[in-house]
Amino acid sequence: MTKKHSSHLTMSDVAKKANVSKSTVSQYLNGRYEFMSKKTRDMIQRVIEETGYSPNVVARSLKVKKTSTIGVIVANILHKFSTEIIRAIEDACMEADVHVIVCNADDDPEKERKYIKALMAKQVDGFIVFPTGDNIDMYELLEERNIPLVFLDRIIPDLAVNTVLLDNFKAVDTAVQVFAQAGHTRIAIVTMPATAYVTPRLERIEGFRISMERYGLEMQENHIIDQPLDRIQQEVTGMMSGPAPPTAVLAGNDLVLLEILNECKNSGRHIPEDFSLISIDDVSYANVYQPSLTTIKQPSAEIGEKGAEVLLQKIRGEINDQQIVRMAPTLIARESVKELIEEN
Amino acid sequence: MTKKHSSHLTMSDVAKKANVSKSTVSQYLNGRYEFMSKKTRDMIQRVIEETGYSPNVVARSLKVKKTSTIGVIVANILHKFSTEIIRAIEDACMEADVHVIVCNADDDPEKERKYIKALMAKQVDGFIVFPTGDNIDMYELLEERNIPLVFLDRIIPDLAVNTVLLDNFKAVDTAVQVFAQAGHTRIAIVTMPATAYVTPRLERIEGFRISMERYGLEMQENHIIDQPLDRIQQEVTGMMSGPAPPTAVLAGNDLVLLEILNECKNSGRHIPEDFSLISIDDVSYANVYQPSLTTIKQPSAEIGEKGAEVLLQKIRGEINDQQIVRMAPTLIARESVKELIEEN
DNA sequence: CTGTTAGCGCATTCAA
DNA sequence: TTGAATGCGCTAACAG
Repeated sequence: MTKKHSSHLTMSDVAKKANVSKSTVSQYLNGRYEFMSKKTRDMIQRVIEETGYSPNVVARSLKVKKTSTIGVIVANILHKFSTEIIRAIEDACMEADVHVIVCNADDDPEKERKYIKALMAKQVDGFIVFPTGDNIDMYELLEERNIPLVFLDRIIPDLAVNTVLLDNFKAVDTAVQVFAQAGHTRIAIVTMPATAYVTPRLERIEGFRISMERYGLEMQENHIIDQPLDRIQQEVTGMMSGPAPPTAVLAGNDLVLLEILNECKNSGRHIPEDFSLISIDDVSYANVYQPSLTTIKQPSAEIGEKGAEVLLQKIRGEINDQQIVRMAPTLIARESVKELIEEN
Repeated sequence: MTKKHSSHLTMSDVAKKANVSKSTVSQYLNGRYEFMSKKTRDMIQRVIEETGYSPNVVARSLKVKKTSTIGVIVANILHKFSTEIIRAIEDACMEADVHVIVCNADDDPEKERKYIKALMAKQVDGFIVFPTGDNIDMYELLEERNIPLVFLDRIIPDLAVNTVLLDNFKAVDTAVQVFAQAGHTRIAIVTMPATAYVTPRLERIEGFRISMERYGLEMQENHIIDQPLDRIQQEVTGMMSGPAPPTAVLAGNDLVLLEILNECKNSGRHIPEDFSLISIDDVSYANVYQPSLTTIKQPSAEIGEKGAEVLLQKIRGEINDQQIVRMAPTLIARESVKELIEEN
């Protein structure tokens, strides 16, 4: 009757049981043992162990104005890229004893907006977001209120926000180089629509132009396909049956890759006999596919880790810059690129 | 100079600006307009809009003893199964305006334990966990403190906790039935080690025995492989080169499937000529693989949705049972199962 | 219809 | 070395 329900155990209860005052318990909890007798210290510890007391983080947060929680808003949680990054963020944050609230914007600016608002109300200490780009005012609001913010994967122009992303130029360049060295001259790139703010698509296409020129290859405009997923198969079919079709194709991401492979299956095309293929994103089945697929692996874990690191530093007030960090990809050479016999 | 920094805007500030008292603003925010003049109501609304005020959820949580946040602890966030479930949980929770903190236990009981403690301190309203099984005391503690808890994917025996998982028996039975109807009699199953608490593996093997008997097929003990991932390839090779090798193989999950496909590639075996194959888990490349792969798709989204629904109901005190819900899988028939010519 | 009051559980001066 | 007092921002009676 006298014993409170254990879930409502509070600091006062512990203090009472240990015959000390609340503040002493508080000091104990925060490791300020300096001015505390060994005796009271042990006493408090014993009571805490016996009761299984643990301090109420909500109350603490209210007091110290810090929740030790960050919000992560991913564009689409179903992408392996996202989950790998989330995992890395989690790991980094666990080290720092901060929690992560993951929100899935589902590529929907409205959802993103809603989540940013909700997380602000929840007083998160900072944000990591894969920005849709359609909520500039929200991003600005965060900056204005001095809430630390880091963007991942996408750059929002004209906004001075720390950003970590793949070095898309390098990724494309690596692929083009591999193709060029294997003797290919007619190279195509297939991506999803390069709409504003979707940096990876934008940069991969831009990088493609640059790299083609660098390796002295002539680019054909119709060898750049940027279409919605459900149109990619027919576009590829069209390109392949046109004049001077490409002998090498660069798939812009894992989803595009799947469409290309589907097209092959449906049209009876074979890799690498009919065309060589490299994909950005190292898919799980890259090894077992026949032929195994040469890929450009994104450093997802590193991107997540770096992003978390930058955010945590900003939260601690250790940095104050607005760098854009580009992480290098890795080429995983397998069997989907064929050496072309020189025709001279 | 008189204007406070916007991020510190509080209810009192709003009240002051609107010439009303705090409690009136509070009422407004909680939608209790009944006893409020249209005038004050409009006034408050205007001030809120102008200032961009949003209430501090932390303070509110402290007061109402409810955080509108649940904790989700997944065994391993890298599994597609997990991310699909997380996404479904998210969606369901967003509807109910509750937030989700996702933690990745990484199949490590220690991490699981740490997360449960941390989330309890954070006063989450409930838990959804893919239990490792090694923290029974923690699960019991949650029950004891009346913190709503739902298990996903794995059953912890002797613990009366609501659980939602795949109907593993049905999944296996579907596969065996397909094989049997195609004329196969020598069928094998390959899974990861069936250690305690890992319900899917346990039930899939048990179900395999049951189904084989149901379809009048004789089971060979050496046609059950339950080994760590890195041993699966050699075990399969061994089984296939032994006497009376299976003509059909059931892969216990996506990871096992990858190992089996790798084995095929390395040993030059072909599907479905050398053996037929069905996998539990519908992988992204099922269609593009040659031949396309027949799979048993887990209802991940439904499992997540149902789990969230049950938890939210428990939180609201609407239910008080301890059901185990098994969700039915779906057969996706493709080309990796070969009809065997009758040999009579 | 609106304002006053009294905490929620904790951290933090400031005295003792 | 410890304790009493104060307030974080909000809700919820209860008065008015």
